[in-house]
Amino acid sequence: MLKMSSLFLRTLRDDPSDASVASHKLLVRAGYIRPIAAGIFSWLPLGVIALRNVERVIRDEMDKAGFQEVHFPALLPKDPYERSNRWEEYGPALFRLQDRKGSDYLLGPTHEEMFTLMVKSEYSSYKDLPLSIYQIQTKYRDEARPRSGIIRGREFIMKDSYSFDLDDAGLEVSYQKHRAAYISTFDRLGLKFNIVSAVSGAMGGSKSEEFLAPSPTGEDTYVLCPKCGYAANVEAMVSKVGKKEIAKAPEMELLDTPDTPTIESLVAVMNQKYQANVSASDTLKNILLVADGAVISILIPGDRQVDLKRVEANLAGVKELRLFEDGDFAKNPALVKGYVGPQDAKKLGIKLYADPSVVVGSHWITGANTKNKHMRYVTHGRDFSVDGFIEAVEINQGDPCPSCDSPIIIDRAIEIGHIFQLGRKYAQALDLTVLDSQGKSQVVTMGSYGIGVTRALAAIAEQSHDEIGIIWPDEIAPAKVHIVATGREDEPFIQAERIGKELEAKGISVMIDDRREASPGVKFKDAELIGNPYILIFGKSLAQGQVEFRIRRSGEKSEIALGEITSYLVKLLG
RNA sequence: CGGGGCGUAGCGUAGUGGCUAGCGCGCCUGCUUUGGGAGCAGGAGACCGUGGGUUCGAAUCCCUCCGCCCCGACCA
Repeated sequence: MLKMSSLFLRTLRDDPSDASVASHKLLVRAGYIRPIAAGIFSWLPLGVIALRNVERVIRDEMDKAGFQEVHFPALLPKDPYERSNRWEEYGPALFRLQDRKGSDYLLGPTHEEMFTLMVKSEYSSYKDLPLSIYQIQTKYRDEARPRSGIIRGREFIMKDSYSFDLDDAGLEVSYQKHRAAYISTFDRLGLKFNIVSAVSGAMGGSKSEEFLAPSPTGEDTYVLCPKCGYAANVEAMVSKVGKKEIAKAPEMELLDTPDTPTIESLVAVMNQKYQANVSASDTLKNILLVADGAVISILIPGDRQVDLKRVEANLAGVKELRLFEDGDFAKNPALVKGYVGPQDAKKLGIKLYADPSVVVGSHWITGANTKNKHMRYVTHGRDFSVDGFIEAVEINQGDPCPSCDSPIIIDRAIEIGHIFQLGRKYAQALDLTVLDSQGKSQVVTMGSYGIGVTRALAAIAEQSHDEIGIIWPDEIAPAKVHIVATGREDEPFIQAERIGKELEAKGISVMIDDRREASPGVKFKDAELIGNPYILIFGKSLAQGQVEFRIRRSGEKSEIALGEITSYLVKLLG
């Protein structure tokens, strides 16, 4: 029983000045965590209890799924990361250090290498597979910008699992098992979430999905189709490539369009000077980029914005991507800023990509590659052709769903889990092979599955709080029942403690506010701030043998006879 | 790493060149109070982020560094 008279806890009346998101403010105010440095926190008793509760739920579901827990050090030697090339690849986000002999070490940002090596050293037969193992471990990443309290820290706790299979079919099975385990885990954690397609990214591998907890403070943007259920991270959303008949468009026509370097000014001149009755969506934007030193042009409709994150995510193999700058125009005099068009791209040796909305057969008003000139009826497939389609436009609310064409919605979310089919990258790099039934050596295929443990705790607080405090789900709360004893008499305190003991004997965790000196108001405020789901108040009505029962989430209040409390709660919470 | 903001007691803050750095919360002592962050009285607690400079005089003005927060870039 947690007794507030002696609990190592001090709640704060004011929000900490350096916190801006709800979970950060409330976890600090309610005495769960304290800041130590940017993205680094200490955990007070209440925080430790809540965190252990999250871990308990995760462990429980992992074990139920047949995955086995292992544990690695956070302090790791350089060698395995050198072999996978990540000592270099991970860049400045890796915490590196040296021991007294000058040997290089790192604080693990993630443990693919270690898991791979562990399996390699124990197993060598296909008969040992499939295998899924996991750990709950502190990770270290020197984030360029830690933010939002515990949501993006430089030290954080992660549950990471890895699956090992002989072939792709096996990997798919392991992947689905993890997917199912994650669904039940997040359900128990009381989180609302969507499973969305994600970009596999630099990790390679084919299939990847993210578990996103919708929240305005989230860093991820995703699209959701309310009609068919399609869901994807915006970076991973793939729109349809349409096709039109190359039909009525007249031959290209050169137009004199003085002083029209922007879409807006172009549309105005077209409508005034040429009575064209066009809008921005009839014009074509040519986004010039430098990809690893080469000039590329990306075509999008004039009424849309480019989303460089999506472009980058979809340009395979490009390491460095940046926008064209004035210096680049100076070096490429054939490209006239504000008057670029795709029809001369071949001649200029520029790679051309189009957003799928620039369909083959469509015609456009676009630059004539001459200052103060534009062209119209420039037709895709006739007057220019592209080297490929690439997702480039910024996705807007109401855009058509790639699978059913109804309007999509856009939302923000916190990434609480990520599952993906890694494939053979690490197994190859670290030579993890097993003998198959023919006695032939086979490279093992792997899956990788992560849950941000500390982040999940923050996401719960983000999704489940009100103006006065946190509202924990039953399994995560420091205690299920928060007992408040009030008044100057001894009786409420005696009865409160007696009932507390009874509840604990029935397996219901209890926190009791047995502070004699604190006023009732303070106790109520603290109870609401701390956020245990059920509150019992021993006070005024005790003279009539009644105790007040409150549900934190709904605010519902009722009176229960002293003698019936325990059985009532056992029934409610059992 | 680019842009912006901020560092004054455990927390929240006032103080923009001039007396002993002020207030609220919290903390300690005493009395009163106990169903919505109680009242009165007394008290402890601050190298005003750091180092330098300007000045008769600096929390206040200038420079350096450090730290924290926000936006962006980045983020297996």
